[in-house]
Order: sequence, then C-alpha cells, then structure tokens
Amino acid sequence: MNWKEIFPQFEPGLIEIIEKEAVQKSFKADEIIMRTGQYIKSTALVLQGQIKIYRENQDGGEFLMYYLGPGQACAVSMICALQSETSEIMAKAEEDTEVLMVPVQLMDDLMNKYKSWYQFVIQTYRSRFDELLSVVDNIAFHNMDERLEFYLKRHADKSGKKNTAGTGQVIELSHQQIADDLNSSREVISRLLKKMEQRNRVKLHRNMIELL
Amino acid sequence: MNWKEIFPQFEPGLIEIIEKEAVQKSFKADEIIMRTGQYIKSTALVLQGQIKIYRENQDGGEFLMYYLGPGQACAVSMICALQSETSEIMAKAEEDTEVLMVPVQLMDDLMNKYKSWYQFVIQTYRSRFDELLSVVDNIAFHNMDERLEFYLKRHADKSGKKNTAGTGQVIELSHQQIADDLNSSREVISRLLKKMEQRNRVKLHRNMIELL
DNA sequence: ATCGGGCTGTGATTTCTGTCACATTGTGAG
DNA sequence: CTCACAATGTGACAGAAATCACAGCCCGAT
Repeated sequence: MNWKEIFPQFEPGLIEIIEKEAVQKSFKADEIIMRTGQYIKSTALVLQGQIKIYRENQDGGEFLMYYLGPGQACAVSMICALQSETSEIMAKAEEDTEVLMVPVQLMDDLMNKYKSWYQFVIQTYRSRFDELLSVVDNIAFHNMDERLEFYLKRHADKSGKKNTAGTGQVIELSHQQIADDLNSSREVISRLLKKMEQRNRVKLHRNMIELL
Repeated sequence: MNWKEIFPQFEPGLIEIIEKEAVQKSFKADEIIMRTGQYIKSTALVLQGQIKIYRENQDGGEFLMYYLGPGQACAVSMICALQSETSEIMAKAEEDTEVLMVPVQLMDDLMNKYKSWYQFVIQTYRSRFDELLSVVDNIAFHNMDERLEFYLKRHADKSGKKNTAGTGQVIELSHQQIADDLNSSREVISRLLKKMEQRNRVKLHRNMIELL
C-alpha cells in the first residue's frame, strides 16, 4: 500500500527516512496492538482501519478513550518515546488494520530535522489532548444514557457503515461489547438501549443497532 | 522576583526574548486567570503559587483536573496557541500567584530556535497528558470515597501545609469547596469525610482537615 | 431438525450518589 | 456578649447503576 498518500504533508527527506527505518505491520480485528505496561519501541502511524485506545485498571476493567484512524498516530508513544518508558494505555484493532511502526530512537532526530514531522507531532498532541478533555467531560458531567448516545454516534461515525436503505448508520456490536467499552454492565446497556428504541432513536437487532 | 531560577534550563537567548516580550502578572487567591471560551493571547508560565485547572460544563458545573505550580506551564495555551483559538478550560489561582505571560505569537518561533523551549513544551505536554490519564482513571474506575481520598492527598501534597505537631498534612478547605472541585454535593462529601474520620484516616475541624 | 451456546429481555434487590429539609455549632463583627 | 451567618451534621427520599437470577431467542454446527 502506498502510505505516502495517507501522509501527504510529509517532506521528501522525511519520507525517505521513514521508508528506510519503519516497518509495516498488519493486525486482525480485535487483536491487541499495545498492552498497558509494555515497553514502547516504536510509534504507530495508522494507514488503514481503526484502532481503539483504552485505559485499563488493575482488576480487568477497561475504558475506551478514543479512536485512531488513517493518517493519525499514537500521541502517547511519541512522547513517552524519549525515555523508553512503558505504555499507560492499551491499543486494540477495531477492524483489520495496517500500521507503520517508526522506531522511537528516531523521534528526537525527526523532530529537529523535519518541520512537517514537528507539525504532525504538535497537531497529534493537540487533537489527542482535546479528545481527552471531551472524555473527561463525558464521564464527569453525564449519566450513562447520554454517554451511551455519544458512544453510538462516535462509533457510527468512525466505522461509517450504512444500513441497506441508506437512511441511517449501523453499529455491529453486541450489548456486552458496548458495556465493556463504557466500563458498565450488559444489563444496564440493554435497558438504556430499550429506552432509546422506545423514543425512536434506534432500532435494535441481534448484534446490530440501527441509528435513526 | 528572579524568574530565571524557576526555569534554570532555559538558554540565554531564550531568556533574553522572554525578558523582552513577556509580561509578569499577579493574581490573588481565588481569582480567575482564564475562563472557558476566552481567547488565548498568551501562555502562562507559573513563577509562584498554585493554579487549578478546571473543565466546565454548560450548567455551572466545574471539575478540577490538575494543578500547575512554579516551573510549570499551561499546556493548552501552548498548543491552542497556533490558531488563536478559545480556551477549553478554566484556570483559577489557588493561592496568590505570580505568572509570566508569553504572547502566543512567539510560540512557533521559540519552538524552532530554542532547543530548551522545545524540550520544555514537549515535557509539559507529556506531563499534562499523563495527568489527564489519571483523571480519567479516577472518574472512570473509582467511587466518590476513593476519589475524595485521592483529592485530599493531592491537595495536601501541592499546598504542602503541615499541622503544628508536624505529624500530618493539613487541608484548609470547606466541605463545599471540595464538593465543587469534585463536581459532587456538600452532603455527600461531609458524610464520606465522617466515615474517613471513623476509620482514623482524617481528623475534622472547621475549614480544616488533618490527614493522618 | 435439533442441540447448544451466545445474545437479549426483565424483575428484584442493593449500593452509591444527589437532593431537600432542617438542626446544630463555631466564629467573627459589632 | 450577642447576633448573624457560614459551616457542618443528619435523616428521609429519589434516581442511577451494579448485581443476581433466570427466561426466551436466534443461529450456526452437527
């Protein structure tokens, strides 16, 4: 795949270095790309697919923070980079995904030499930071029903599937998967979805939710 | 006040520019330094005191995210900087505070010319990002009792007041103020504090809490 | 077709948190 | 000292969410 089209803003010299030093990797849907506590050896540039970034706690709970799509990169690894530290987050492939792994040793050098890389890093940080701010908003100020609506809308936007009639978006997830991402329980999500259906916001099917 | 001691890592050229272009400002305790929605004209470097950074929602709720102390800077303003945007956060002086205001127009230039500034920005982003991750942790995975303990410990560490015997830390806040910072209600905080007192974790006084 | 396992629906119960109402206490201004 | 007011204590209640228990349903493998 021609990754240069995904990052058209990169300068020729930068492209050359990445071409030489980076490794392309593939991940299947649901495969874990980076675990919490793992050492960070490279920064991931997403070429194709979607990656979900989670925060985990000690006793198995996980909480979805945001998505990374083509043209985006993992902010955490760009900065933790400098001092070979361990990851504070977990990354999981949402769909089959193609990723370009750039060794962290290059980070400092790229930052200094290539304006387009520097711009990219700054912009990545800014976006991720803003997204974290909305995440805080969501859990600090909103109940589960509103968080669920936000989750569904965002998922639909990111995965971009339409129903056959083209009249609405479609989400192919079980209630259990949604509950996991929101660090809630299946019953709560089922009940809230039922209420949403009664208000004509969604239509429920097995392993699939239609947004109206 | 000699601010160069607070930022000893800055290079001579950088110090010179800041000396020429930046303005020093004072804020009284509880004064609001930056409001949500306000245009960002400068980045704040904290010289003295403590600043609290809040996320606000539409209906008057506010939620404390983290503190900025001497030698630290507002990450948001360093990045929002580039495209003269409005602030996503609110900053309030916790104590009487001295701040150095650096015009945002300089940001790009400083980043390119001064390695020590670049390092500082990167490090600032990294720290703030990590702090936001713990914030998410806290509200996503913990109940109010644990969040309260975390809040008290952090406040005590940042303000650094000791009791007369020197046997513990002291927090000079009313229950209402704590409730506001945690986006909770006074009664809930009062009750949880009572429970903590029964477990000998704190000793309660008027406008003051002793950590044991 | 049927069997079994993963989804989904639903009631009952409990815990946590927010809200209202009101009593009590501490403290500083006069 | 006394008064006013802010801070704190507490009971009652409501709603959100987690948990447990179990029933019914869909769908693919055999």
